[in-house]
Amino acid sequence: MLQEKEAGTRTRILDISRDLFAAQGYGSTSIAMIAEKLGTSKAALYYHFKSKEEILDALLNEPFAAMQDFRSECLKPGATPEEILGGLIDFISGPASCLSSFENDPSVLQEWADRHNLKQEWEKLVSSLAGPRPSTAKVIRARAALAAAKQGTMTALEMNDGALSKAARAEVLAAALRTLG
Amino acid sequence: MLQEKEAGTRTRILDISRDLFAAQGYGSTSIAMIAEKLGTSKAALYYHFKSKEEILDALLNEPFAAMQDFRSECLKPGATPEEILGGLIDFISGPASCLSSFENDPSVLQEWADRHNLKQEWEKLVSSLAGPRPSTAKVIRARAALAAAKQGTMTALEMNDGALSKAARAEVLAAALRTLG
DNA sequence: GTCTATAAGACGATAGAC
DNA sequence: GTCTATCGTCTTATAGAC
Repeated sequence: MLQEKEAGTRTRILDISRDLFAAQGYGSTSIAMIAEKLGTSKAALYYHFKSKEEILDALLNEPFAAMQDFRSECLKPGATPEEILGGLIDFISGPASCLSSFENDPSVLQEWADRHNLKQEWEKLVSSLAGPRPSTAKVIRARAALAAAKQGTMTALEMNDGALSKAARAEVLAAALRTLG
Repeated sequence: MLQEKEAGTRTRILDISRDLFAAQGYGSTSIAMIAEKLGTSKAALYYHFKSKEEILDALLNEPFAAMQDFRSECLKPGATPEEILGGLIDFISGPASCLSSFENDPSVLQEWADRHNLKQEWEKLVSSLAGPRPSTAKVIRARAALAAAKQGTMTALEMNDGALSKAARAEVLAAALRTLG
Protein backbone atom coordinates (compact mmCIF):
# COMPACT_ATOMS: atom_id res chain seq x y z
CA MET A 1 0.00 0.00 0.00
CA LEU A 2 2.70 2.46 0.98
CA GLN A 3 4.80 1.17 -1.87
CA GLU A 4 1.94 1.78 -4.26
CA LYS A 5 1.53 5.35 -3.14
CA GLU A 6 5.26 5.88 -3.31
CA ALA A 7 5.30 4.55 -6.87
CA GLY A 8 2.36 6.80 -7.71
CA THR A 9 4.10 9.90 -6.44
CA ARG A 10 7.26 8.96 -8.26
CA THR A 11 5.32 8.52 -11.48
CA ARG A 12 3.57 11.84 -10.99
CA ILE A 13 6.91 13.57 -10.52
CA LEU A 14 8.17 12.01 -13.74
CA ASP A 15 5.03 13.02 -15.65
CA ILE A 16 5.19 16.59 -14.42
CA SER A 17 8.91 16.83 -15.10
CA ARG A 18 8.56 15.44 -18.61
CA ASP A 19 5.96 18.07 -19.45
CA LEU A 20 7.92 20.96 -17.95
CA PHE A 21 11.25 19.87 -19.44
CA ALA A 22 9.63 19.59 -22.86
CA ALA A 23 7.91 22.97 -22.57
CA GLN A 24 10.70 25.14 -21.16
CA GLY A 25 13.81 22.99 -21.25
CA TYR A 26 15.64 21.08 -18.56
CA GLY A 27 17.94 23.88 -17.47
CA SER A 28 15.17 26.44 -17.20
CA THR A 29 12.95 24.20 -15.11
CA SER A 30 13.64 24.46 -11.39
CA ILE A 31 12.92 21.95 -8.65
CA ALA A 32 10.66 24.61 -7.15
CA MET A 33 8.44 24.61 -10.27
CA ILE A 34 8.12 20.83 -10.21
CA ALA A 35 7.31 20.85 -6.51
CA GLU A 36 4.68 23.52 -7.02
CA LYS A 37 2.87 21.52 -9.72
CA LEU A 38 3.22 18.48 -7.51
CA GLY A 39 1.62 20.38 -4.66
CA THR A 40 4.37 19.72 -2.13
CA SER A 41 7.60 21.27 -0.94
CA LYS A 42 10.95 20.96 -2.62
CA ALA A 43 12.24 18.82 0.24
CA ALA A 44 9.49 16.28 -0.32
CA LEU A 45 10.66 15.90 -3.87
CA TYR A 46 14.15 15.10 -2.70
CA TYR A 47 12.76 12.16 -0.79
CA HIS A 48 11.89 10.51 -4.11
CA PHE A 49 14.87 11.65 -6.19
CA LYS A 50 18.22 12.54 -4.75
CA SER A 51 18.98 15.12 -7.45
CA LYS A 52 17.50 16.93 -10.41
CA GLU A 53 19.76 14.97 -12.71
CA GLU A 54 18.35 11.72 -11.36
CA ILE A 55 14.92 12.77 -12.61
CA LEU A 56 16.37 13.32 -16.06
CA ASP A 57 18.05 9.92 -15.92
CA ALA A 58 14.82 8.19 -14.96
CA LEU A 59 13.09 9.96 -17.83
CA LEU A 60 15.66 9.09 -20.47
CA ASN A 61 17.21 5.76 -19.53
CA GLU A 62 14.33 3.65 -20.77
CA PRO A 63 13.95 5.43 -24.14
CA PHE A 64 17.68 5.34 -24.56
CA ALA A 65 17.83 1.58 -23.99
CA ALA A 66 15.02 1.21 -26.52
CA MET A 67 17.06 3.23 -28.98
CA GLN A 68 20.05 0.96 -28.54
CA ASP A 69 17.89 -2.08 -29.18
CA PHE A 70 16.41 -0.46 -32.23
CA ARG A 71 19.80 0.53 -33.53
CA SER A 72 21.02 -3.05 -33.17
CA GLU A 73 18.19 -4.16 -35.43
CA CYS A 74 19.24 -1.61 -38.02
CA LEU A 75 22.79 -2.82 -38.07
CA LYS A 76 21.78 -6.34 -38.98
CA PRO A 77 23.18 -7.03 -42.45
CA GLY A 78 20.46 -6.82 -45.05
CA ALA A 79 18.33 -4.27 -43.23
CA THR A 80 16.40 -2.30 -45.83
CA PRO A 81 15.73 1.45 -45.78
CA GLU A 82 12.05 0.58 -45.23
CA GLU A 83 12.94 -1.29 -42.08
CA ILE A 84 15.28 1.36 -40.77
CA LEU A 85 13.06 4.37 -41.44
CA GLY A 86 9.91 2.48 -40.45
CA GLY A 87 11.61 1.39 -37.25
CA LEU A 88 12.57 4.98 -36.50
CA ILE A 89 8.99 6.13 -37.00
CA ASP A 90 7.69 3.48 -34.61
CA PHE A 91 10.45 4.27 -32.16
CA ILE A 92 9.68 8.00 -32.11
CA SER A 93 5.93 7.47 -31.86
CA GLY A 94 6.43 4.85 -29.17
CA PRO A 95 8.88 4.72 -26.30
CA ALA A 96 11.05 7.65 -27.31
CA SER A 97 8.80 10.60 -27.91
CA CYS A 98 10.34 12.50 -25.02
CA LEU A 99 13.87 11.59 -26.06
CA SER A 100 13.14 13.26 -29.38
CA SER A 101 11.97 16.44 -27.77
CA PHE A 102 14.87 16.56 -25.31
CA GLU A 103 17.78 15.78 -27.57
CA ASN A 104 17.96 19.31 -28.95
CA ASP A 105 18.04 20.92 -25.54
CA PRO A 106 21.62 22.08 -24.92
CA SER A 107 21.23 21.74 -21.15
CA VAL A 108 20.24 18.09 -21.63
CA LEU A 109 23.08 17.51 -24.06
CA GLN A 110 25.50 18.87 -21.53
CA GLU A 111 24.31 16.90 -18.53
CA TRP A 112 23.17 13.70 -20.10
CA ALA A 113 23.68 13.12 -23.80
CA ASP A 114 27.45 13.48 -23.73
CA ARG A 115 27.70 10.79 -21.09
CA HIS A 116 25.56 8.44 -23.16
CA ASN A 117 26.93 9.17 -26.60
CA LEU A 118 23.53 10.02 -27.97
CA LYS A 119 25.04 11.74 -31.00
CA GLN A 120 27.09 8.67 -31.71
CA GLU A 121 24.04 6.40 -31.64
CA TRP A 122 22.35 8.71 -34.11
CA GLU A 123 25.40 8.59 -36.38
CA LYS A 124 25.09 4.82 -36.58
CA LEU A 125 21.66 5.26 -38.08
CA VAL A 126 23.10 7.62 -40.65
CA SER A 127 25.77 5.09 -41.56
CA SER A 128 23.33 2.23 -41.94
CA LEU A 129 21.26 4.35 -44.33
CA ALA A 130 24.14 5.85 -46.28
CA GLY A 131 26.01 2.59 -46.70
CA PRO A 132 29.75 1.88 -46.52
CA ARG A 133 32.19 4.56 -47.67
CA PRO A 134 29.35 6.93 -48.50
CA SER A 135 29.71 9.88 -50.83
CA THR A 136 28.82 13.37 -49.65
CA ALA A 137 25.55 13.13 -51.56
CA LYS A 138 24.62 9.88 -49.82
CA VAL A 139 25.25 11.31 -46.38
CA ILE A 140 23.15 14.36 -47.23
CA ARG A 141 20.32 12.12 -48.40
CA ALA A 142 20.54 9.88 -45.34
CA ARG A 143 20.49 12.76 -42.87
CA ALA A 144 17.69 14.49 -44.75
CA ALA A 145 15.64 11.28 -44.80
CA LEU A 146 16.09 10.77 -41.05
CA ALA A 147 15.07 14.38 -40.41
CA ALA A 148 12.03 13.98 -42.66
CA ALA A 149 10.99 10.80 -40.84
CA LYS A 150 11.42 12.41 -37.46
CA GLN A 151 9.66 15.67 -38.28
CA GLY A 152 6.95 13.90 -40.23
CA THR A 153 6.25 11.58 -37.31
CA MET A 154 6.11 14.41 -34.79
CA THR A 155 3.77 16.34 -37.06
CA ALA A 156 1.50 13.33 -37.44
CA LEU A 157 1.46 12.83 -33.67
CA GLU A 158 0.62 16.49 -33.04
CA MET A 159 -2.24 16.45 -35.51
CA ASN A 160 -3.80 13.31 -34.09
CA ASP A 161 -3.61 13.81 -30.30
CA GLY A 162 -0.43 11.85 -29.85
CA ALA A 163 -1.48 8.77 -31.77
CA LEU A 164 -0.02 7.60 -35.06
CA SER A 165 -2.63 6.32 -37.50
CA LYS A 166 -1.75 3.64 -40.02
CA ALA A 167 -2.35 6.04 -42.89
CA ALA A 168 -0.13 8.71 -41.36
CA ARG A 169 2.62 6.18 -40.73
CA ALA A 170 2.51 5.12 -44.38
CA GLU A 171 2.57 8.75 -45.49
CA VAL A 172 5.63 9.58 -43.38
CA LEU A 173 7.48 6.45 -44.43
CA ALA A 174 6.81 7.08 -48.11
CA ALA A 175 8.01 10.67 -47.79
CA ALA A 176 11.22 9.64 -46.02
CA LEU A 177 11.92 6.95 -48.62
CA ARG A 178 11.46 9.48 -51.40
CA THR A 179 13.93 11.77 -49.62
CA LEU A 180 16.49 9.00 -49.62
CA GLY A 181 15.98 8.55 -53.35
CA MET B 1 40.00 55.30 -33.63
CA LEU B 2 38.28 54.75 -30.34
CA GLN B 3 35.10 54.00 -32.21
CA GLU B 4 36.92 51.43 -34.30
CA LYS B 5 38.27 49.70 -31.24
CA GLU B 6 34.87 49.82 -29.62
CA ALA B 7 33.30 48.27 -32.68
CA GLY B 8 36.02 45.64 -32.70
CA THR B 9 35.39 44.69 -29.09
CA ARG B 10 31.67 44.59 -29.69
CA THR B 11 32.15 42.31 -32.66
CA ARG B 12 34.47 40.07 -30.69
CA ILE B 13 31.88 39.75 -27.92
CA LEU B 14 29.28 38.78 -30.50
CA ASP B 15 31.57 36.22 -32.12
CA ILE B 16 32.48 34.63 -28.79
CA SER B 17 28.87 34.62 -27.66
CA ARG B 18 27.64 33.06 -30.89
CA ASP B 19 30.11 30.21 -30.52
CA LEU B 20 29.35 29.59 -26.87
CA PHE B 21 25.58 29.85 -27.28
CA ALA B 22 25.72 27.38 -30.15
CA ALA B 23 27.94 24.95 -28.26
CA GLN B 24 26.27 24.92 -24.83
CA GLY B 25 23.07 26.86 -25.21
CA TYR B 26 22.11 30.40 -24.21
CA GLY B 27 20.90 29.59 -20.72
CA SER B 28 23.94 27.51 -19.84
CA THR B 29 26.39 30.17 -20.97
CA SER B 30 27.21 32.70 -18.26
CA ILE B 31 28.46 36.25 -18.62
CA ALA B 32 31.54 35.09 -16.71
CA MET B 33 32.38 32.55 -19.45
CA ILE B 34 32.07 35.16 -22.18
CA ALA B 35 34.20 37.62 -20.22
CA GLU B 36 36.85 34.95 -19.63
CA LYS B 37 37.17 34.16 -23.35
CA LEU B 38 37.17 37.88 -24.04
CA GLY B 39 40.02 38.30 -21.56
CA THR B 40 38.33 40.97 -19.48
CA SER B 41 36.09 41.27 -16.45
CA LYS B 42 32.33 40.90 -16.43
CA ALA B 43 31.92 44.60 -15.74
CA ALA B 44 33.82 45.49 -18.90
CA LEU B 45 31.35 43.46 -20.87
CA TYR B 46 28.47 45.42 -19.43
CA TYR B 47 29.97 48.57 -20.88
CA HIS B 48 29.25 47.22 -24.37
CA PHE B 49 25.95 45.48 -23.70
CA LYS B 50 23.57 46.44 -20.97
CA SER B 51 22.27 42.90 -20.47
CA LYS B 52 22.81 39.31 -21.52
CA GLU B 53 19.57 39.43 -23.45
CA GLU B 54 20.84 42.39 -25.47
CA ILE B 55 23.66 40.19 -26.76
CA LEU B 56 21.12 37.63 -27.91
CA ASP B 57 19.10 40.37 -29.59
CA ALA B 58 22.13 41.67 -31.45
CA LEU B 59 22.90 38.14 -32.57
CA LEU B 60 19.41 37.32 -33.80
CA ASN B 61 17.80 40.54 -35.00
CA GLU B 62 19.57 40.61 -38.35
CA PRO B 63 18.93 36.94 -39.23
CA PHE B 64 15.36 37.34 -38.12
CA ALA B 65 14.82 40.34 -40.39
CA ALA B 66 16.31 38.32 -43.23
CA MET B 67 13.85 35.55 -42.47
CA GLN B 68 10.93 37.94 -42.67
CA ASP B 69 12.12 39.20 -46.04
CA PHE B 70 12.55 35.67 -47.27
CA ARG B 71 9.14 34.68 -46.00
CA SER B 72 7.57 37.60 -47.86
CA GLU B 73 9.05 36.26 -51.07
CA CYS B 74 7.52 32.87 -50.39
CA LEU B 75 4.09 34.31 -49.88
CA LYS B 76 4.05 35.90 -53.31
CA PRO B 77 1.30 34.20 -55.29
CA GLY B 78 2.76 31.73 -57.74
CA ALA B 79 5.83 30.88 -55.70
CA THR B 80 6.89 27.36 -56.61
CA PRO B 81 8.16 24.70 -54.18
CA GLU B 82 11.55 25.03 -55.89
CA GLU B 83 11.66 28.71 -55.01
CA ILE B 84 10.51 28.19 -51.45
CA LEU B 85 12.78 25.28 -50.59
CA GLY B 86 15.68 26.73 -52.57
CA GLY B 87 15.21 30.03 -50.77
CA LEU B 88 15.24 28.26 -47.43
CA ILE B 89 18.49 26.49 -48.30
CA ASP B 90 20.14 29.78 -49.25
CA PHE B 91 18.73 31.43 -46.17
CA ILE B 92 20.10 28.76 -43.82
CA SER B 93 23.50 28.66 -45.48
CA GLY B 94 23.65 32.44 -45.55
CA PRO B 95 22.51 34.99 -42.99
CA ALA B 96 20.67 32.65 -40.69
CA SER B 97 22.97 29.81 -39.82
CA CYS B 98 23.04 30.82 -36.17
CA LEU B 99 19.29 31.34 -36.08
CA SER B 100 18.93 27.72 -37.16
CA SER B 101 21.14 26.45 -34.39
CA PHE B 102 19.48 28.62 -31.74
CA GLU B 103 15.83 28.09 -32.54
CA ASN B 104 15.72 24.71 -30.79
CA ASP B 105 17.24 26.00 -27.59
CA PRO B 106 14.42 26.27 -25.04
CA SER B 107 16.14 29.09 -23.17
CA VAL B 108 16.25 31.09 -26.41
CA LEU B 109 12.65 30.26 -27.19
CA GLN B 110 11.64 31.52 -23.78
CA GLU B 111 13.55 34.79 -23.83
CA TRP B 112 13.46 35.70 -27.47
CA ALA B 113 11.50 33.58 -29.89
CA ASP B 114 8.16 34.03 -28.17
CA ARG B 115 8.50 37.79 -28.38
CA HIS B 116 9.25 37.59 -32.09
CA ASN B 117 6.80 34.88 -33.11
CA LEU B 118 9.50 32.73 -34.60
CA LYS B 119 7.26 29.67 -34.59
CA GLN B 120 4.59 31.63 -36.40
CA GLU B 121 7.01 32.70 -39.12
CA TRP B 122 7.97 29.07 -39.59
CA GLU B 123 4.31 28.09 -39.85
CA LYS B 124 3.85 30.47 -42.75
CA LEU B 125 6.44 28.51 -44.67
CA VAL B 126 4.54 25.33 -43.94
CA SER B 127 1.35 26.89 -45.22
CA SER B 128 2.91 28.16 -48.42
CA LEU B 129 4.22 24.66 -49.15
CA ALA B 130 1.12 22.75 -48.11
CA GLY B 131 -1.31 25.02 -49.95
CA PRO B 132 -4.73 26.29 -48.87
CA ARG B 133 -6.93 24.06 -46.71
CA PRO B 134 -4.28 21.35 -46.64
CA SER B 135 -5.01 17.73 -45.81
CA THR B 136 -3.14 16.02 -43.00
CA ALA B 137 -0.98 14.27 -45.57
CA LYS B 138 -0.02 17.58 -47.20
CA VAL B 139 1.01 19.12 -43.89
CA ILE B 140 3.10 16.06 -43.08
CA ARG B 141 4.82 16.29 -46.45
CA ALA B 142 5.42 20.02 -46.13
CA ARG B 143 6.92 19.77 -42.66
CA ALA B 144 9.03 16.77 -43.64
CA ALA B 145 10.31 18.60 -46.72
CA LEU B 146 11.28 21.66 -44.68
CA ALA B 147 13.07 19.46 -42.15
CA ALA B 148 14.87 17.62 -44.96
CA ALA B 149 15.97 20.91 -46.53
CA LYS B 150 17.19 22.25 -43.21
CA GLN B 151 19.02 19.14 -42.08
CA GLY B 152 20.40 18.52 -45.54
CA THR B 153 21.78 22.04 -45.72
CA MET B 154 23.37 21.85 -42.29
CA THR B 155 24.93 18.51 -43.19
CA ALA B 156 26.32 19.93 -46.43
CA LEU B 157 27.74 22.92 -44.56
CA GLU B 158 29.38 20.70 -41.94
CA MET B 159 31.00 18.50 -44.55
CA ASN B 160 32.43 21.42 -46.50
CA ASP B 161 33.82 23.75 -43.84
CA GLY B 162 30.77 25.98 -43.70
CA ALA B 163 30.43 26.56 -47.43
CA LEU B 164 27.63 25.30 -49.63
CA SER B 165 28.82 24.00 -53.00
CA LYS B 166 26.59 24.24 -56.05
CA ALA B 167 26.43 20.44 -56.29
CA ALA B 168 25.47 20.07 -52.64
CA ARG B 169 22.79 22.72 -52.97
CA ALA B 170 21.29 20.88 -55.92
CA GLU B 171 21.43 17.60 -54.01
CA VAL B 172 19.64 19.04 -50.99
CA LEU B 173 17.01 20.78 -53.08
CA ALA B 174 16.29 17.63 -55.09
CA ALA B 175 15.94 15.59 -51.89
CA ALA B 176 13.56 18.10 -50.33
CA LEU B 177 11.46 18.25 -53.48
CA ARG B 178 11.19 14.46 -53.52
CA THR B 179 10.07 14.57 -49.91
CA LEU B 180 7.29 16.92 -50.85
CA GLY B 181 6.19 14.51 -53.58
C1' DG C 1 6.56 11.25 3.67
C1' DT C 2 6.24 15.83 4.27
C1' DC C 3 7.37 20.08 6.46
C1' DT C 4 10.22 24.73 7.63
C1' DA C 5 14.48 26.73 7.53
C1' DT C 6 18.73 27.32 5.70
C1' DA C 7 23.22 26.32 3.79
C1' DA C 8 26.31 27.14 -0.16
C1' DG C 9 27.10 28.83 -4.36
C1' DA C 10 26.16 30.61 -9.25
C1' DC C 11 24.03 33.97 -11.61
C1' DG C 12 22.95 38.76 -13.75
C1' DA C 13 23.79 43.22 -12.89
C1' DT C 14 25.62 47.67 -10.56
C1' DA C 15 28.68 51.17 -7.92
C1' DG C 16 32.46 53.67 -7.89
C1' DA C 17 37.59 54.04 -8.44
C1' DC C 18 40.99 54.58 -11.97
C1' DG D 1 37.11 51.28 -21.14
C1' DT D 2 38.33 48.47 -17.67
C1' DC D 3 38.86 47.25 -12.95
C1' DT D 4 37.50 45.26 -7.94
C1' DA D 5 34.00 44.55 -4.92
C1' DT D 6 29.50 43.69 -3.98
C1' DC D 7 24.32 43.46 -4.09
C1' DG D 8 20.14 40.83 -4.56
C1' DT D 9 18.17 36.91 -6.39
C1' DC D 10 17.69 32.35 -7.75
C1' DT D 11 19.31 27.76 -7.65
C1' DT D 12 20.25 22.88 -5.98
C1' DA D 13 20.46 20.44 -2.06
C1' DT D 14 20.45 19.30 3.09
C1' DA D 15 19.23 19.28 8.30
C1' DG D 16 16.18 18.23 11.54
C1' DA D 17 11.38 18.48 13.43
C1' DC D 18 6.92 16.20 12.97
